[in-house]
Amino acid sequence: MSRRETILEAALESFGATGATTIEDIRERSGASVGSIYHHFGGKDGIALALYMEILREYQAGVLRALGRATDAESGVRALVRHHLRWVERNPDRARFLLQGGAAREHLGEELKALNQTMFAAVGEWVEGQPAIRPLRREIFYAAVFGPAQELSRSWLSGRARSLRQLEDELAEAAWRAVRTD
Amino acid sequence: MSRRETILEAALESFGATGATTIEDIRERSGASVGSIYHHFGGKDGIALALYMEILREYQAGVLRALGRATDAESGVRALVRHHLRWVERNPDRARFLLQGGAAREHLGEELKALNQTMFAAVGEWVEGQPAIRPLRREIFYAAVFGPAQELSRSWLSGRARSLRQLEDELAEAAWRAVRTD
Amino acid sequence: MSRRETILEAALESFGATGATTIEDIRERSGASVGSIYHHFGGKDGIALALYMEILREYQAGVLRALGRATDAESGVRALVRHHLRWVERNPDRARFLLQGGAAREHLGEELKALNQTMFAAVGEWVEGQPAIRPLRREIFYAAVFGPAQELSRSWLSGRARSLRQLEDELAEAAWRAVRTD
Amino acid sequence: MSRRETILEAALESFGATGATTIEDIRERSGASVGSIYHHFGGKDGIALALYMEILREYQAGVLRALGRATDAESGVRALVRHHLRWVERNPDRARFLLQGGAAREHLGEELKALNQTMFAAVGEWVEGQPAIRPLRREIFYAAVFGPAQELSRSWLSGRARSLRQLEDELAEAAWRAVRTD
DNA sequence: GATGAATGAGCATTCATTCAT
DNA sequence: CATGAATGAATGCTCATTCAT
Repeated sequence: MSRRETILEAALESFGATGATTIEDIRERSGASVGSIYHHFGGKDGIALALYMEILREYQAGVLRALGRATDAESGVRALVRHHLRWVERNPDRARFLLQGGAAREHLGEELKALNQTMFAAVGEWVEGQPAIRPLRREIFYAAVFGPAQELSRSWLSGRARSLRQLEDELAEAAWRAVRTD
Repeated sequence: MSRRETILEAALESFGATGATTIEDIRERSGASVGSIYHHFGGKDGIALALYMEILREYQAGVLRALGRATDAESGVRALVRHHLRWVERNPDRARFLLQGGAAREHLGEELKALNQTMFAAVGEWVEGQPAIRPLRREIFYAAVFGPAQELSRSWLSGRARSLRQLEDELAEAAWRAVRTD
Repeated sequence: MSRRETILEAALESFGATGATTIEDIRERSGASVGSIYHHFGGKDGIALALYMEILREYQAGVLRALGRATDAESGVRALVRHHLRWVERNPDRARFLLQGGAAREHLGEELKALNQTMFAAVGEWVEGQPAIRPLRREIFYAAVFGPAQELSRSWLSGRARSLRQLEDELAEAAWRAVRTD
Repeated sequence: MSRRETILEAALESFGATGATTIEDIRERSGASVGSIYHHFGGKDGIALALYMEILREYQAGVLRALGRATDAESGVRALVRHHLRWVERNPDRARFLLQGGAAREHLGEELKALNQTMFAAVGEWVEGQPAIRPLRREIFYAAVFGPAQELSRSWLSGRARSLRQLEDELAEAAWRAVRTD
């Protein structure tokens, strides 16, 4: 693992542990020197941004993969919900970081915006090719499918919900009903 | 307006402006002295907690009121969604504070927990008295109804969505479909 | 002596000792806390500026006093030179600080500019009332009278010249010859 | 231009721009690598010293040349003043560097001291061979002739004086009067 | 209740310098 | 000779909190 990766890994740990983080903490966890951290990321924001990008990219790749495997509208919608919940359950630290993410979201570089738009557009296009899904504004579809999963994830991440696995089907069912035709 | 209220008002402004806040900033906006702020709230957490409590109480009162006016299941669910969106649109600063709220949520005093449980329970009980709503676990119902509204609110608060008013009915419809009996 | 004055005193010592200075050094010499220093001066630049102002004001007051006591052109010019040299010899630390003063001179506030202009103007007016002094552009007069004293002071401050007292008359004589009417 | 020269050129630019400088800045301006800079100059002080030496040598060569061309005392003194002003006007960056030069002047190596003494001595000897110049201590002569030019240069370099060319004759005249016999 | 000077631990960041390749 | 990743001591500054008046 390169220095760069080691530092990012440590940063994730660190952000996950407290929400806030100090360079000192990242330094200690990564074993790198302060100077090295600055050499690679330019500053604290640089680390957060790099981390945000990396995580988001990986998450979105999963979303698109899930969508790609879908054989029909229903399985697609269910897959989106399921993917979200499973990803959160498997990557609680990454999820926490993404959900807070205020700090980074402000200065999100152009790259980040592009990433978001790409996925938003991809999902939108898929939806519009599905007659079994009611014609809805993109924002509404997005909110109706991801909103519940997001809300539940948040709950789970702060320790207030039972295993997400057990709720997966029921939540996917609700999402599907919200958007299906009829 | 009492000193106490003036300070809370200033704190809300301050939190809304930057996400983070300093006592100094609150002092400047409120016109009170540092000492006075500490006299009334004990510290920074005290301010955040008081603010959180006040806002949450007011928000929840609205939720319960909306539910109380509901004549049937459908109007109730739609009212929950509508109330959420309208409250956010009318109180963007308060909404932002509540949504971030990480800082406060950690140390939420007993009072705060009680407040949350009370509402959660009230909504739960109402739901269970409605045969037109499918039997769902409470978490699922909650996520299915509030999740989409929450997601859309978040989007709107960060400037990425058109007026919430225009989306209200469509979103309420989706929520209702998600939870209604076939 | 107020906190503020104590800090300024320490800052002068500190600047004098090394040319550069750290807040830490000022803190140690003054006995004040970092916070207190920032409370009073806002930052490192604030200290330097305040010090610069205070010293310059005192120096200029001396110049004007010297000019005020002059009975004729020659005694006036000689007094300017003498005052400069004596002030430097009596206040080596202050002189050193003023002569370097690059840091401060950049951001010199309006107050500082005003101070400089006031003195420059006062000297200029005095000169123009003296027929025994050749008509010279203000810059030239200023350079011809203060330049030599300044140069010598610089030399002395870096340890390369004998006592300024011994050179006083000879330098004043040269300045007078440079500007007097034939 | 050799690497060495490229670096020195960049260093001059860099010092001129801010007063302070970082190796990083020099690296960026010169296109050389940090390692290369250290290879050639040993460190930051090494760069400053080399630069100082080079500039001073060139400046002093000009002074001696000016003196060498002088046919009598008056033309010599005037030439010194004129040379100073013209050199400053043609080499503002170099002049600025020399005038601040505090950093370097502290650790000035033996070479540098020798350089200064050589010129000081050369000027001194020339002066003592001129009966048209009053017998003055060397420091006095030096201060009387270079001081005004220096003062004016300083003013001009910080943007407060009109073109030096226009003031040249008047200043040379003053210097000559200050030191001539009678 | 109110005021604001004082405190000091904590933090992000800079920068000269080293050294393995 | 050249490169640039790595180091870590040093520094300016922030900010919650205390407390005498």
